[in-house]
Amino acid sequence: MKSATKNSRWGHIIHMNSKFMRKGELTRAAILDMALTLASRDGLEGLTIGLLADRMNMSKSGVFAHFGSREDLQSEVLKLYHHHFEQEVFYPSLKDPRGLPRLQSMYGRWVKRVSMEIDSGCIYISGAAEYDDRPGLIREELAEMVHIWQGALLRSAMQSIETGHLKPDTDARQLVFEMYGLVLALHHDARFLRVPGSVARAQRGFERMIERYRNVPSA
Amino acid sequence: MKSATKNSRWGHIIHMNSKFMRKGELTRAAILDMALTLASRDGLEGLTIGLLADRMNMSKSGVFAHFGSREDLQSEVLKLYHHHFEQEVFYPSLKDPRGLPRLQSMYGRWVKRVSMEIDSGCIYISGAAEYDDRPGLIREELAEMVHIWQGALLRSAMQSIETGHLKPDTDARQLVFEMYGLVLALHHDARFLRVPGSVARAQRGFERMIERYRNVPSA
DNA sequence: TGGATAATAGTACGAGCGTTCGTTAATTTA
DNA sequence: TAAATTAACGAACGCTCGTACTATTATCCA
Repeated sequence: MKSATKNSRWGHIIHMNSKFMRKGELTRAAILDMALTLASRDGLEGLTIGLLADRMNMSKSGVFAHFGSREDLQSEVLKLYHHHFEQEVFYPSLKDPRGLPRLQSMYGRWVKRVSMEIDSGCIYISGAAEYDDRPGLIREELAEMVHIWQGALLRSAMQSIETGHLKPDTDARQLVFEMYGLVLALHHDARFLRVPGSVARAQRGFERMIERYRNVPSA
Repeated sequence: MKSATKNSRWGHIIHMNSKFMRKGELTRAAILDMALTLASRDGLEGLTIGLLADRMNMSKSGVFAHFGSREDLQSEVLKLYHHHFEQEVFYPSLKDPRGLPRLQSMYGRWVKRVSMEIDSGCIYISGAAEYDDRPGLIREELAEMVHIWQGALLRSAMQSIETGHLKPDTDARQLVFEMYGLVLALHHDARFLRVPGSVARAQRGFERMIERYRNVPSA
């Protein structure tokens, strides 16, 4: 069983077949997996090589040798997260019909992922808070990924207008803004305040919002 | 001119009259002010005594002596922020009439404050991301403050229903959830992505949301 | 299987962290 | 003004961080 996936944006190729991987590559992949877990909990900035080495039962230098620097490690973790996000949220939604169904599918999978991340956190969201005043490579890469995702949402929203599912005068950017806000509120209430039922609130909010933008053909 | 304000929740009294303050208290207040500035930019967790001392042109130990520990310092900064927030957002809104006008006033002042904080950040929001997986005193205090603020919003929303400004079947908690989402989206887009016009989006989103909940008396 | 190469461990360094302590300088009080 | 109290400093502690080296294994390929 061979699985090779190409990350189109960054051109990385993620192989996951141990038979054709040298030991180093395998270890590196395992380290990145653990690093993603840790970064999801403590944030990219809270990710330390020492703790990572501990969790991997390796020496600090052994872990470090796989990456040129800590920033490189953070960058790789970010790309891995992006990859997962694309695989679990974006690509599956492309199977749904253009327009509102696809937009709803994207939102649904997004909420599902964020709500499953209640105990681990969404790096797009926690990263936005961490890097809003911290210039550098990571901030730029993160901002680009969020931009890509918002662009995908925007495209789907505009298609929903074209297909006539939403009112012709709908402000698609405004819709995406409000959509993003609902997920941020979900992340906030569920993860920080630990309020139960936040997922239902996010879903209900989306339905109400769409109801406002929906095209109701005059009878 | 004497100004003494009592912070009812934590029982602290903040005096700001240098004539009746001993030098130490004055320095301490100045340190806290600077600490609030730094924490607004780098987060409460990013606040270090070394940098703070630098900015104050003081020694680390000189700064440290005013607080028993770093956690104490963070706690005091948090209380100071809460105080400012109450003074600038909550209390002035109490002058507006109960119901929707007051709710709108609260939202307006909140947005205004967050948008003015674009270069410095809202500690309630950045703190939520920092402490969602970091147990301890600061997390508890922060969560309580956010809870208080959401409670105030909720009360005002319920009053808006009682006064007949909003539909009787309005889910006030849902309304507060969506409101909070709009401000989170504002914070995200304006501060992290640096998208211009985010304030207008947040205001427009609120108006559209209220429109949905507004009570339209049947003619 | 042997030699080249890759992977990991070990050690050390300099910087920054919060914190403690003893001392001096400044301020308040009597 | 003298004594008592407070404020601030400077040095050092133990710790953790990322990173740079060297040495020792383990793995791969001819």
